[in-house]
Amino acid sequence: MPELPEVETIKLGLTKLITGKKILKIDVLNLKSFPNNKADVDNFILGKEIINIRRRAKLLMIDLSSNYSLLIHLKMTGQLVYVSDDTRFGAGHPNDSLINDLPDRSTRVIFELSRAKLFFNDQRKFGWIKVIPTELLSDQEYFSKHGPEPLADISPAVFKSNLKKHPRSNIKASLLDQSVIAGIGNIYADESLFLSKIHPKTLVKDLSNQKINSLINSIRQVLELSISKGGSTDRNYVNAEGKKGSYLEFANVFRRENQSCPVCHSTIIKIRVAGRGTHLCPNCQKATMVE
DNA sequence: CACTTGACCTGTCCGC
DNA sequence: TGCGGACAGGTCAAGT
Repeated sequence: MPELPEVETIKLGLTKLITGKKILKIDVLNLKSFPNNKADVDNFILGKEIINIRRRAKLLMIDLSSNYSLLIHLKMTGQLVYVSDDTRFGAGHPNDSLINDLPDRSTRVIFELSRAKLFFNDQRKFGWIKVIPTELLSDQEYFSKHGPEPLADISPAVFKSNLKKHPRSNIKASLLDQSVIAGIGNIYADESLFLSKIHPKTLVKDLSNQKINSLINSIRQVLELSISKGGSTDRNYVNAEGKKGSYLEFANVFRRENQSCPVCHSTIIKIRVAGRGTHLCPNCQKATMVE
């Protein structure tokens, strides 16, 4: 599930909610979700203060006062939901919601903070939380295989040269390749390609410089809009307060097969590209590019 | 080598 | 209603 805008939204929420708090206790309900040894947890996590929360690509980092960090990947269905003792309501309360029902059957790890809990929920169990020394989580170390951040100033030149390393790959697969550009997943790949009028199966070598420049702008536009809407909720995603994101109301093609294209009113189709469900307007995004 | 497919899991939806 | 199969936002290893 979570792509860059969703992870960024969670980061912003957690920063506000848990910075300065101490981790008092950890309940691991599914070992695969928290594959760490007891000594590391006892020595570097328990009793330590949360001093900073960061995001790189789709990964989240919670830095602690011990100079260790929790590195988190939410994969498809991961959630990090904060519930303060003060925000729980009685059954039937008008603000009664998801947060009242936690833990539930998808809860994998529970972090106990002072007067609050942080729930790591993950229906499909693909996600994980690892204990890592903070100094290893620099771009040089841990993220050497990741491409540039789309919203950082340096991205266009690096993005272009990374793209050209896989000239015979189709552009959709390249956008999903985290070593080319970081943080894009299926939703934002489809939406960016639509805005730039590029067919997802177009080979990278067949893209003009002009199209690549346009694509960079589209990626930024789409990601910024989504962050401003709190991300996309297709099924599972919620932010740190258990609330859904509304970006999909503004999406042009994603999950809109059989609806009409907002630009030309042709019928939007869904095909399979790079093994993934892919949405496009067959009229705006021609299979054969004519520059 | 470069690129594509299957596996990891659970849940839901659709067609018979 | 029941049941099998396809599919779901990510990422690797294995396969072609």
